[in-house]
Amino acid sequence: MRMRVLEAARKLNYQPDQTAQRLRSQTTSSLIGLLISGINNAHFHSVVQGVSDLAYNHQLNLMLCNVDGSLERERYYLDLMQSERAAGLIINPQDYYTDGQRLDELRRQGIAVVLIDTSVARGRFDQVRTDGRGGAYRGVRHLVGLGHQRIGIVTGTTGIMTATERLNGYRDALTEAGIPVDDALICDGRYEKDGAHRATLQLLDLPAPPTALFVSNELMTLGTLEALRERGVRVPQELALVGFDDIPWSPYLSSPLTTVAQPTYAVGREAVRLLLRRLAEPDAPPLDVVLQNHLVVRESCGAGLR
Amino acid sequence: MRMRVLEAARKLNYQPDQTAQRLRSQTTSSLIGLLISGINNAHFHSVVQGVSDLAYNHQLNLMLCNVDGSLERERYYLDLMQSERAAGLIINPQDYYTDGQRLDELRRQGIAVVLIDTSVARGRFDQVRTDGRGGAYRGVRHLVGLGHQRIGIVTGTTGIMTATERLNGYRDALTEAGIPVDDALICDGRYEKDGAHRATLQLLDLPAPPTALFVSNELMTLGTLEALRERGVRVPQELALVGFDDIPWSPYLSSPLTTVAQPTYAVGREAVRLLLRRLAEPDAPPLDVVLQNHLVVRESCGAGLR
DNA sequence: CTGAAAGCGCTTACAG
DNA sequence: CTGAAAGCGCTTACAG
Repeated sequence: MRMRVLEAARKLNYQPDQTAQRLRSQTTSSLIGLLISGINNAHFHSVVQGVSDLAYNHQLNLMLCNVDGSLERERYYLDLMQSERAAGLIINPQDYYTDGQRLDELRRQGIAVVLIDTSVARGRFDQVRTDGRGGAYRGVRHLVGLGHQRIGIVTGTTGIMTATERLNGYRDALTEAGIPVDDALICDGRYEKDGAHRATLQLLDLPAPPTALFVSNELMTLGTLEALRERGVRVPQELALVGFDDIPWSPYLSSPLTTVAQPTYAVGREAVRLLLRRLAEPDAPPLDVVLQNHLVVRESCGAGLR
Repeated sequence: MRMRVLEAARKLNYQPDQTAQRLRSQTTSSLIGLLISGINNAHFHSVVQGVSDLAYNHQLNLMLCNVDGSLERERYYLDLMQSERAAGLIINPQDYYTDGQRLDELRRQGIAVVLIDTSVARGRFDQVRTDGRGGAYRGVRHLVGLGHQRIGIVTGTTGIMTATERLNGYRDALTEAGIPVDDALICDGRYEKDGAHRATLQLLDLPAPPTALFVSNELMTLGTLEALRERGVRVPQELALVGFDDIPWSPYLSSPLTTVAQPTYAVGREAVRLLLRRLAEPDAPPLDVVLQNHLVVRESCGAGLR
């Protein structure tokens, strides 16, 4: 009899109703949310892949929430996680714009929260991030080692943790080398292509323009390249360039990009791992996982020139 | 009284339970699934963005399913859509591997189905695709116009519709120009980076290697560039190159890429639009939306050389 | 160990 | 128009 029921279920392609499961059960939910600040940012493509792969392995289903830099949209998706009775969520918050209290509320409702690359609610939640200061430090130190004294930086949005960290790495590398930090060489590109385009032009127009440039993320590197092309500035002959974030195309650029590579896929996997641990042990102390970045030296920094 | 209840709901941050809503209601579900064959393929990044933006505007929530080329994983996610009581799903199927009957079953359960770039179940469902034949035709015709007689092609997986269409465009352009189609110049790169790497080496090793190359997608172009670099083949001086799919980095490659640009963001938006229409009119005849591709001429084709 | 009952939070159809 | 009741498909606690 049991056999015949199971056989019939198979035949009719019976699928247990997950909405009913989640509604009834307090504990079992196989839904997790992934809130990323913008899918147009190549940085997240590989993060999403890491999350998606490990989630699939653990039968967790993924709701992708493309926050797209909008606080309103972030709020909407946080509400959604609640009303969908998600088991947990992985979020790269809109940093200082984000209300940490809302995350607390969600946790009180039994939703596991894992943070990616943020200073929001730091220490109160599990989180994974990469060592932005160290990465930027190594990138800029490399430029210093090549003899550059006037090194500019196109930074990310002022006040956002990753931007601050990378800026600190830049400062530390200069200070260590005894090079004074010149505020005129620090330009905010707002983590956007257009912002970096403007910032780069501004740096080039300085009375004493930089001989080298550090750009704090991938999207901005695109804007910088555009500005350099418009002005006919050759890389690395006239300007040495180091970026942040590596993508598959980096080696094939007109000047193959020297850049600080983040372990993005690992960030995604680690976030899911933290989530799984939190689901298993809801009361464990929050974990802070820091992954290392490494410098990939190609040609845009001018390393091969001397 | 009514006011006071609403006030309390706001205060407690009440969110209607969507699992209960979907469970109870036969019609109202705001969940849609997006099954893409691989998030590592840059082609889909902008498709996902188009879907995500329009879905958000219409209060549809997105479950991202990264099928990753695995039929097993595709089945898993189709089952999931059923058990989540999704309103609909947008799928780029694993083409001839996919079981069209499963899609029929899901439709019978009241799930709206929209296809992207496939020949599976063609004509029986709403679908959106781009004119791959026309795109490849224009790309190859451009190479012919520049004087090339031996033009190779790194094709996508044999049997998959998009690959076949693009190959047909290649054939048509040659035939039109009175150039015989030489099967030795047609190499299957399986829509993968490594496959394209192999295919490109094979073409270069031909007794009479091609003077120009057409590559049928973005991922494969990466493999081709790698192979060309290994062999020290200069683009466009020694080999003219035309790709398929445009990405933000294309202009900044060592030889800025001439490529067939697909309206990927529009594909995503159009898919959601079809889904919305289907939800509103379940019995309307299936729509087949074909979007045009256009050739972006940069330098890798050698257009500026003569 | 097995089986019937209660109930998760909604929507919908129906009685007043 | 308003309000109470039934029920979506499960899980869980409890009686037999």
